[in-house]
Amino acid sequence: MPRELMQIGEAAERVGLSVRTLRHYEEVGLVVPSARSDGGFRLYTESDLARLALVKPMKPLGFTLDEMCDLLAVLDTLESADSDDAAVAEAAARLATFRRVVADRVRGLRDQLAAAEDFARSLERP
Amino acid sequence: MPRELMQIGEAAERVGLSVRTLRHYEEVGLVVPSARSDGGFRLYTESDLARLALVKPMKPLGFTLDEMCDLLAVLDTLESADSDDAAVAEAAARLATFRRVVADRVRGLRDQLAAAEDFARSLERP
DNA sequence: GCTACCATAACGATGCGTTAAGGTCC
DNA sequence: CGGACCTTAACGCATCGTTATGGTAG
Repeated sequence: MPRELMQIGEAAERVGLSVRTLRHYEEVGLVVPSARSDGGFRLYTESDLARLALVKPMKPLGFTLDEMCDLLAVLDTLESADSDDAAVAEAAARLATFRRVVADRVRGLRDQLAAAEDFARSLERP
Repeated sequence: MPRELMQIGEAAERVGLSVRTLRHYEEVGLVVPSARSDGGFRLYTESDLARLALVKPMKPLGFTLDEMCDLLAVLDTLESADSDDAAVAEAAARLATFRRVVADRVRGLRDQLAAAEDFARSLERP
């Protein structure tokens, strides 16, 4: 097995997601491992790990797995050389929308953190 | 209707939770409105609102509704004058555990925020 | 053949959103 | 009596956790 190929357990540990989560991500088509062993074991590449790491921070921001799929597709379209101009234009527009939504959610997360810190303090002096 | 009693819509708006959420919280016994109108409308008091506001920041910290129930029970035991010593001691111990868990989760939330901010920045220059 | 790891399949839990069909308030 | 607000009941759903049962890797 080439060094850049790893089984699901190592992949899960490296990205900080559960094995079950990786399997679920494959089920829904979010990140499908690039290969399988002869015996049927999932084999992840570094590139697969990068995709997993990319979408990982989206969960705390409240994005659905479908939206993560969408973002990966948009980025793929923008990075691929053989995308026609119309597709690129639409992808760019969708990315811009994503950026706005992300900025909003990050603000929301900041508010949640502030509220959580207040809550923690309030537990110190009941 | 006394001014301190409000229907579910106003209560939901004031605490920043959905009407459905308040109904669900009653179903599971987390926060049960103190009264009902003759026609069956839920009537929330300021004290009910305080309980809702108290547990609200626990959701972003990943606590379950059951755990929120537990915390409210613990705080009630500590504040009630007619709790026997054994109950108070146990409640104090459970509160201490809660504090540790909360502190851990707050750290986790900070990490998530940092990751989310990195993610937002990475979206600016693909 | 031992052991750790992996496979699929399927049921369960959590926390509400979302109708649907109909009373209540003023 | 109209319109906003409320009721219960029930189904739906996203995201995995959790067995159960058995194959694979080395």
